[in-house]
Parts: sequence; C-alpha cells; structure tokens
Amino acid sequence: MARGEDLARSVEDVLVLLRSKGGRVTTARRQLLSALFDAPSHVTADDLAAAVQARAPDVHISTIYRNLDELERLGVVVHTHLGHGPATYHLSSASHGHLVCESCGATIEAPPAVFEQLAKEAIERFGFRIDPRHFAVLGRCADCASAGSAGRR
Amino acid sequence: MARGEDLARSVEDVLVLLRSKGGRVTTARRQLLSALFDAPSHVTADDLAAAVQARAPDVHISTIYRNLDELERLGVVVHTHLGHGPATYHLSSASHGHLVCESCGATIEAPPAVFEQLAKEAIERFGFRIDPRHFAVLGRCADCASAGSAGRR
DNA sequence: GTGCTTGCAAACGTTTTGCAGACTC
DNA sequence: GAGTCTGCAAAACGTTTGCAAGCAC
Repeated sequence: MARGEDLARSVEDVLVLLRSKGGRVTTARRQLLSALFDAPSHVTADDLAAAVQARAPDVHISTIYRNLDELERLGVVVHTHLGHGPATYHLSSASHGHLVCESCGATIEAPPAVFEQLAKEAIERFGFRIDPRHFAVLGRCADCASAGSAGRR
Repeated sequence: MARGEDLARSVEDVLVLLRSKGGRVTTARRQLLSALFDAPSHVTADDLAAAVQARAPDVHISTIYRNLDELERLGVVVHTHLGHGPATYHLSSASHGHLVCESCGATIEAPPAVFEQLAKEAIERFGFRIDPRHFAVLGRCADCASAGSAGRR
C-alpha cells in the first residue's frame, strides 16, 4: 500500500522512485516534475508543456502526456476532469475535491471533509468507495447563484 | 423559475415548449426526443444518433449535437461527464447522481439523498450550490474494491 | 550495448462550425 | 415568404500511437 504519494515530497524524491522502478531520469521528466511542484493546482497538460518548454523547448506535448501517465501510474499525480475541456493534473499530495461553477468557471478547492458524508453514504448504500480527487462537482458559485437564475450555461 | 424540466413529461410536451420559444418541430427533433424518452440513462450522443437513424437514416450526428444543446438550454436534458470518454445525456426529469467505477466502468445511479449532505456543506462553507446531476463521482465499486488494491487505473 | 525515452508526424474519437439548400410556420 | 433547421464536409480539440533515432544506465 506504500505508494508514490507518500514519498513524493520533492522532485528528487520522485526521480529516486522512478529510478527504483527501472525508469530513467531525463531532462523532460525533471522539468515536468519541477513544473508540477511549482504549479498552482489544476494545470492542464498544455500548461505543463508550456512551463517545461520555457526551459527545454524541444520537449513535445506527447512526452508530457506519456510522463503524466507514468507518474499517475506511480501514484505521484492525479488527474481530474473539470466539467468540459481538458483534464487537469496535480500532485496527489495536493489532493482535494473540486467545486466548479458552471457559469463563471470559478474553481473552489474543497477540503476532504466536505466529501466525508458523501463517502460514507456511498459505502453504506452501495459499497462504493469514492475517490473525491478524481472529479469535479459542478454547480453555481455564490456570486453566480445570487446573480439570479439568469443565464443558464 | 418555471423551467423545461417541469413540463417535459412527454415528447409532445417538449415539442410544445419548443414551439413556444419560436422553435420548429422537425422529424429530427421528434425522433431525438423519442429516443431520449425511451433510452436508459447514460446515453451518448452517438447512441442517440444510432437510435434516431434507425427510423430516420439521414439525421446527421451534428444535428443530434445541435439539438441536445438546444434541449439543454431549455432545461429538458442534462449531460454528464462520466470520467473519460464521451459525455452522456438524459432527461433532466430522470435526474440522479452517478457513481462510476474507475476499474470496471460500472455505473450506479445514486438517489439525490446521497448528495444531500455534500450539498449542504458546499452551501454553508462556500455558498456553492451543487448540481449533482451534472457530474460523476469516481471511485471503486464494491466488487473492484474487494478485489484488492490490484489494478490501479 | 541494452532497452527505456524521446521527437515527430500522423491518427484517433468527440464535438463544433460554415455553408447552401430544405423545411416549418 | 421569413427565418429556422438541416445535411454535409471540414475543422477543431485533446489525446494517443508507431516509428526510428537518441540517450541513461
């Protein structure tokens, strides 16, 4: 059960983990990790590519995807589908649920406690173990809700 | 506040609603609605296209998308992003939350009660009004969870 | 040297768009 | 007849893949 998330405290930690699984340490990987550690949460693969390319221009977006995949397999990052649009990625240590406003796109990071009761209900009723990191709860933020029911979508 | 969902009890109801907004009643729309009323929940645009085309072969997938959009604007249908893959649509009257297993893809329809506490927390903490119809909660279903932590992804 | 990783280009599946013609009202 | 809706083709979008060359070990 010991997983990447426990060990991934720094870029170097992850590189060690990677090497221990027979992986190689490359510039692309080092830069991607560095971008992930620096990034605000909710970065898209594209954002990450831009950050990486600022320092290593030749790194291709497909390499970003491949490595994000790899890092996810190691448990170092998770990705989330925020409603429409591209998936967003972040370190699994920065785990949290998301509340995304359908009107204005604002994203609120919700502490796990908010999902606790839901998690409990899901287990009790269906034996279903939710993973609150992996999806977004859509709705209306305070501002948009009070702006009236005007403007659906 | 009176919205499509309240009135949309049958294909004809929706057509009336449509007409009242200056829309026209066409074969494509009639068939799409009929497909929606017949369909199990969680149908993709493609599924709907297939159902419609069984009776009206020339209806193009782009028409399906355009009309689903329109119907969503009217509040008659909602769409949901089930993890990866295509969006799924259903009548908003058939509203419910979704629990989707990341391992096996099983979909559990959860009654609104399951989301009640989450809804309350979100409002209290953030003034955020959740829309539990519009997203999926990912995790592990009972079978996959008990099958051990084997098989991440 | 072995074999994991990469860049590139090309494909993928889903969804959106522009347009001219067809149809509803 | 006015204006909405349609089919079609083509593009957009995010993502994945095959391949040969390149690099870490």
